[in-house]
Amino acid sequence: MPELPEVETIRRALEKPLQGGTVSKVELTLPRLLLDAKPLDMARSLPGQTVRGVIRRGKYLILEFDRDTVVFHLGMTGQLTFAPSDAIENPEFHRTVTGMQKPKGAHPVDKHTHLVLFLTNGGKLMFRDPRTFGKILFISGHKWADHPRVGKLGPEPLDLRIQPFLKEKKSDFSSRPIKSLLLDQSFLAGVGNIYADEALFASGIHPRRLAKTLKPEERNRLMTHVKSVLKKGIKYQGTTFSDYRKPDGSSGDNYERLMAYGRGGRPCRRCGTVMKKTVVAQRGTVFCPKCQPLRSRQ
DNA sequence: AATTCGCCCTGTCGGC
DNA sequence: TGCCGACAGGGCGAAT
Repeated sequence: MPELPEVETIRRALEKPLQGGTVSKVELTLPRLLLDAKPLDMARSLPGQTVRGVIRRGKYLILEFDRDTVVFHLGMTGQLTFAPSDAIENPEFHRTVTGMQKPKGAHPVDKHTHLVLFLTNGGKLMFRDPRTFGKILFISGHKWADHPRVGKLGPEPLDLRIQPFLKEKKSDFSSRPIKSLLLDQSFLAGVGNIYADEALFASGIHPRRLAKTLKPEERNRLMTHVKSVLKKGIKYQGTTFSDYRKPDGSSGDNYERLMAYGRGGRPCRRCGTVMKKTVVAQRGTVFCPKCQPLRSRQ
């Protein structure tokens, strides 16, 4: 699922092709994905407006136009792809699997393609989402930070100064499992199921540990590793195991580098113990019972 | 007030 | 081979 590293990878890839591009036409074929605006408002307002900023906040991708803003949340299976004007349609575009080469051409507009922004230079930005958990916000003006969905997000993990953060959020370390806290977007913006498991593994902390029982040193270690696993995800351009794609259709390279997520039943890459899969906070959760004991050993 | 649960949705996979 | 249930899960609103 697209988390901070995936959305940041998409943002970086879209910045060059979209910046300065002007919308000529809007096609929204699944209107229920659009929140807080009428499809006609967006379709009428956007044409003629030029992209002025491509921004990420948590898992949200934000396009600032001259007068309005379009915000995407990719949900579980959302894809944002860009087809330049000279792209030739490739029917195999979506059949690529992890590890395969970048698909050539552009993806066809299929039944899962819900929004196409046509640009005057012939380029196309397409939003595709098989499971339709994604969301599109159309906001008049640039005050997207005030939107209720964006406004309640916690801080950006990569901008964090950890000590002040831990002091400010001390009361958030309550009786809930630490994994549940990491997934809470109002605590910290952008961590999802993959990187929560990765950060907990890197920290040697059991996902079911109650947040308030973490010692100061463990809290510090965990936040440090949250940042490092996110940076690693960005470095390798995101984790593809099913739907996530970069805007050119190619896969991210981080999946094979994961230490925990997707490794249930397989040997721990650190100690060889069989990794356990369980459910925490209603999410599939993988951890190493030896490297991440529920109670400290001494 | 804090926390958990149920729901939305559809492609894929394992079992029979 | 084909059918079917289970599963994947982000985030919101309802229930506890």
